This record gives sequence, structure tokens and C-alpha cells, in this order.
Amino acid sequence: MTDKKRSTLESIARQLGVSKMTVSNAYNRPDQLSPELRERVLGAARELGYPGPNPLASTLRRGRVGAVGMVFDEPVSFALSDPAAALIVRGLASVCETERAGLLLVPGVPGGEAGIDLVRTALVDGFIFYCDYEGDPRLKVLRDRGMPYVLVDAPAVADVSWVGIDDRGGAQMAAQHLLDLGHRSFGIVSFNLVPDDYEGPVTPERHKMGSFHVPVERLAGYRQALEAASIDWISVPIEERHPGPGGASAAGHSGGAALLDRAAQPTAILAMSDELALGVLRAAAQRGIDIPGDLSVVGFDDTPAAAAAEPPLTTISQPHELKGATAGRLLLDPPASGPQRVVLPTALVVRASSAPFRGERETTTE
Amino acid sequence: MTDKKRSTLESIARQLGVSKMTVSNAYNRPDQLSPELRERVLGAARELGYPGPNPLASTLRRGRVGAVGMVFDEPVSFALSDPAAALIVRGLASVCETERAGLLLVPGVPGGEAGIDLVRTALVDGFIFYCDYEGDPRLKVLRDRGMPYVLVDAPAVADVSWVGIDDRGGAQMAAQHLLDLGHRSFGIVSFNLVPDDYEGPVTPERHKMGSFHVPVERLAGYRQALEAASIDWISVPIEERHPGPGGASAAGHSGGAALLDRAAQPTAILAMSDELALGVLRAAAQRGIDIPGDLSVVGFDDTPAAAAAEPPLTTISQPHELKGATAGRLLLDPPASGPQRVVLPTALVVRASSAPFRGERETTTE
DNA sequence: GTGAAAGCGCTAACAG
DNA sequence: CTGTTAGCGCTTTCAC
Repeated sequence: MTDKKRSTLESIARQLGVSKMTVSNAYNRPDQLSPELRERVLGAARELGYPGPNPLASTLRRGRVGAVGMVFDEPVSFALSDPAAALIVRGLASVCETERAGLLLVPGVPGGEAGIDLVRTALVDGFIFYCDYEGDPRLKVLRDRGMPYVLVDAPAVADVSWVGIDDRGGAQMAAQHLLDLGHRSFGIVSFNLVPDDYEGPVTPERHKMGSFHVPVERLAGYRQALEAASIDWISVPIEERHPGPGGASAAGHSGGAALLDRAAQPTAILAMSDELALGVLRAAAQRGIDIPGDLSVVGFDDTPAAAAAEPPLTTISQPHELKGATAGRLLLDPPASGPQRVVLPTALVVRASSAPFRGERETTTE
Repeated sequence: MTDKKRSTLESIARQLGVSKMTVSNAYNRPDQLSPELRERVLGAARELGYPGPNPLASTLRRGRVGAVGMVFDEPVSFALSDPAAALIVRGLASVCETERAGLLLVPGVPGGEAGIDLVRTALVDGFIFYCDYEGDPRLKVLRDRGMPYVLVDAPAVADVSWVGIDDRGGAQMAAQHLLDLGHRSFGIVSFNLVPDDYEGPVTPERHKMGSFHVPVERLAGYRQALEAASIDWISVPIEERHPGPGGASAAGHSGGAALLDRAAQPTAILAMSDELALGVLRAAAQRGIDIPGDLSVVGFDDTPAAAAAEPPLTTISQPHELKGATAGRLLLDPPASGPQRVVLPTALVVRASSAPFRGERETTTE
């Protein structure tokens, strides 16, 4: 009946014989006009099907959008299959909600300008940059847009708040735990170190050129611990795997299989995430390898699935939700003291997937 | 060095001695000006730290935002703890990505205007309305805003596309499965039927006033099957539970406990979701009740956790990701034939949590 | 190919 | 309490 498309602040002001401002105030500043007038305005609006001030226009005028963007490395549909990422989103979402801000998920789009444009054109007041790649071109866009952003688990940028963990220290703990159990023969399942789809043993070049912050750091942590125990790093087999849309567990399975099918089967496997570790567990089970009897496995992240695994997974815990929430708070409510670097705590969580090295397997007691 | 805040289409046009239009075209219509000029413009922009046309302003002018909003019943942080919801988000996200649209998560905010305003002011081109409450006031806002929206698992609205499943039919299958196994003594764990925090046995009034689409339909399905088998519906204990921030499994645990602690312990429990069923499994385990020996449990949703449960859960499957993707496609690429009603298939998935009724438990063979 | 005019719909700032 | 003025930064339209 009434032409919705056409009703605007002005049209309903005319209709009522008042000024645009009065109508605007009826919505935004109830205290600026008499209750009766306000009711009259709102009533007319209701009648005309006027949905209230066009948010785009008011946003342009006001300058505040009321939303936060979260930028991912991958398509959001992939990213959310990572339980750790999903928890970070939840933590961020809870802060956004208390601050009455929306949450826009900005996917990473493999090649070209498309992914960059998404960041350039996202309608938000600031970003959480949850991306790992050192040379990400979107970082420059972020800087140019001149809006605040906070890095999560990303390579550090000068003068920008950062939230993450001590990935290297955590990895070191994981490796140290296995060393303490007497293990000397290791295998590692790693995420890709370089932005490509490579799957296979890590090559020296890739090792050197690693440009993903988290895997590089975790690998460095493993290395530090193992070398401190006089284990020859070069001889430690490392399998790089690229998680697909279905999550990292398939990647872990394939990486674990490669490690377990080697002539010199390791007695301990370090997996860079719990999802990868879960895949390793499956690969071991298929081969009749007993965990932790024949093989110890340690993950990273302590996602809910780690505790539920069979056997429950020894892993490094970190507070995922808190990470998202901290980043959100830093963005929405920036500390007067300037950019912060928040390092959240990690801890070794010993469960049933790791056990003392059993020696040369002379006896299989029990 | 350069005042980022100030650089605008106009400022860089002036700087170069060209018109605003030329600069705009350099970004949006490369074919409208000579490559050299374009390069000159882009170069100057780069130098001045101009991040490209302000997306807010161009959006206002153009009218297209390039984002989709997904509206939830609850805080997003709660909603994402539901694996089914998370899968729907993933499905939707994948469509958004191929269509180069962002995805804005719009939380439900318990009382008052706040949640309504989020919908009124969200900067999007359309909505996926993933909410269950019949009388949701945000539906009116959606209508008034005059932008397209698609309902998912929501009460139907005339002339609006709808995606969901046959909840009633699915529930009927679940109950029929247990009837076929010989069970006659049932208990039900339900989600809240009314928008409040009530927890306890369903009361007749609540049963009648049920205003959440999905639980009401599923309950109706259970009822249909049980009554067809001459079971007195009134005598079937139903426990309503309200999932908190930690997910529905705690709710299922409490509901299951209530059912199992009754004088007349049921031999079969119908849980309205897998998460609830998982909680029931825990409650049974704590009481030393063997599943499926002493008690059969059937869930709903077939989330990944159902297959991984101990014992693996018999449940009703539905294609969650497809649901999200279908809704996204309907929104972004509306069929010429007008609003659609898409009913996705459900199926009974029999696993190890259900078994034939064992009679009066005279014998406990084995 | 390039430019000038005319708003998109709204609100800050101030005047009455 | 209400109205006026002056844009927010951009793109559409049309003239050159």
C-alpha cells in the first residue's frame, strides 16, 4: 500500500509537517522532543512502513559502523572447521556482543585481488587479523585504511596490538615432555611452512623460507628442545601437510602414516595441532601400533576433541576463547597506554597418549 | 608524513589536477581512462596512503553492501557452540565466498530493543534468519527494511523463502525406530518450548503455548508416533532444558538424570538433539545403566559428535551444511519463480545406542 | 576519454 | 523542544 522504497526521513517529515531533524531525533534522541510528538512520528513511520533511518546513511554521517571484521587466511568455511579457530571466534563474538558490535567474517580468498578487496571494502570499524602469513598483502590494506586492527597469532607488526601465545615455548614443552619420557626417536607432523599446497617431507629450502608464523615458531621450539638433548635435527623426519576443507585430521592421518611407514619408525610423534594428532592416532590404530605402548603422540591446542580422543591426547593447552576475547577488547576499547603485546599462557596437559619409552621392545609384558 | 585521514577521492584529484571522476574511474572502471593516467592516479594514491574509495560512501551511493547477515536467536558465542549451527554457518559461508559477499553474524540479545536494533542497523544486503521463535519482533524489522531474507529452521512466513527439514517427520522416525525395537516406556528430553529459562518437566500450559518452531514440531512427531502405537502421551515424561553457554550437553545430562531417577525408569529416551543425547549418555553411565542394554537413546541431527560418541549414537540425520548453503543461494541468487520452500531430507541412522527392548529384565545374560 | 552537477539519506552543530 | 544549514565521500548522469 505504501511505497516502502521511497519512505525516508524526509518523506515522513513532510507527511507530518515537521522537519527531518525531528524525525531523526525521534529515533536517536528521544529526550529531544516531547513524548507525544515522538509517538506521532513513530506512529506515522510504522504506518508508512518506514524501517527507521537508513543505517548506511547514518553510518556515513556518523563515521561509526558498529561492526568488527575478523580476517582469515582461508575461506571461512575451512577456518571454522578448525576447533581452535571456532573457539577464538566465540571469544571475540562474546566481546562484540557486550559492546553491541556486529561481527563480520572476512574470508581469505586464494589468489589475486579478490581477497584484498574484501578487506578494502569491508564495512567495519576495525579488524581482528587472524592470519599467519608474513607477507600477507592485506596487512598493507589494513594499514592504509587507517582503522584500528589487532593481530592474533600473526606475525608481529610494529605499533599494532598483538595477542597470541609463546608458540615456540609451547612446542619446546611438548618435545621436552617426550624427551623426559626417554624418547630419542621422533617424527613431526607440521602444517605447511610456505603458502602452497605442498604435502610431503619438509625440504631444507622450505624449512628455511618458512613464512607462516605459527608453524615456523612451533618447529623452532621442537628443534630447540631436541637439539638441547643432542638429537640431530636434520635426521628428524618432518611431514608437512595442508589441511583441506574437511579439517586437519585427514592431513594428520596422512602425515602420521608417512612417518609410521618409514623404516626407522619413530617412538614419539609431535603433531602441531590436536587435529593433526587425532589423525596420527588413527593412522597408528590402523597399523596396530599401540598408543602409548609403542608410540607416544603429543598434540597442540588442547581443543575439546583432545580430551575426548581415544586415548585422550597429551597436548599443550592454550586459552582460545580468551584469545579472541582479549583481541576484541583491545580493538574495541584500546588501552590508553598504546599497542599491547599480550602473550597468553600455555601449559603441558599430560593425558594417555604419551608414556615412557619402552626400550628396545625386547619384552612386551602383559 | 601524509595525512591519511584526509585523503579522499577529491584530495587526490586536486593533487593531480584531475577531476574526482577520473580518480574514481581509475578504481572502478579501468577501461574508462588511459592506462598511463590510471597508473599515475594509482601511484599518487599509493604515495598518499589513500586506501581507495571509502566503501561506506560508495555503498551509500551504489546501494549494494556486499554482505549477508545471519540472525541468531542467542548470542553468537552460544550459537556457535551448537555443532549443527556451526555447520550451517559453514555452508552459508561457502556460498558467500563464491559470491564475494561478507558474512555478518547478528546475535540475538535477550531482552529489549538492543537485539532489534542490531537487525535494523546491520549493514547488509539481506538476511538469513536462523531463529526459531514464532513471535520474534525482528521479523517485522526484516519485513520493514524491505531487503530480502530467507528463513532457516524458522516458523514460516508468507512469501518468504524457507529452508529446513521435516522436523515432525524426523522425530516420528526416531520414535518409530524405538517402537519397532519393542520399547513402550519412553522419556523425552526437549529444548524449551517457550522463550524463557525454565527447566523441568513440561507443563500442560507450556506444551500448549509452545512458540519455538523446531521443538514444537519434533515433540509433535514423537507424539504422533507414540500415540499411533497406543501409548498414552500424557504419561510420557518430558523434561525441558535450556542449553547454556557451554552447549546443550549439560542440559541433556540434567534432563536425562531427571528421567532416569524417576520411579518408573524409561527404557528408551528420545533426545531432541545429539548434544542433549550425549548428556543423557553421560547421565546413564554415571548410574551404571548400560546402553543399549538397559536403555536406548536416540538423538537428532547427526552431528559429527554422534558418530564419535560412546556408544555411537542412533540419530536422525539432516544435511546441515547444505541447509546453510541452500539458504545462501536462495538469498544471493533468488529464483525467478519466487519464494521457495525447500525441505531437506532426514534419515534414520542406526548406531549402537539403541537396541531391542529386553523385556522385564528377568535375566541379565552375559 | 574526461569533467561538472546532482544527489544517495542522514546527522552534527548550531540557531531559534 | 524544533528547525536550518552544511556536508559525510562517493558515483550516476550527462555534457564536452
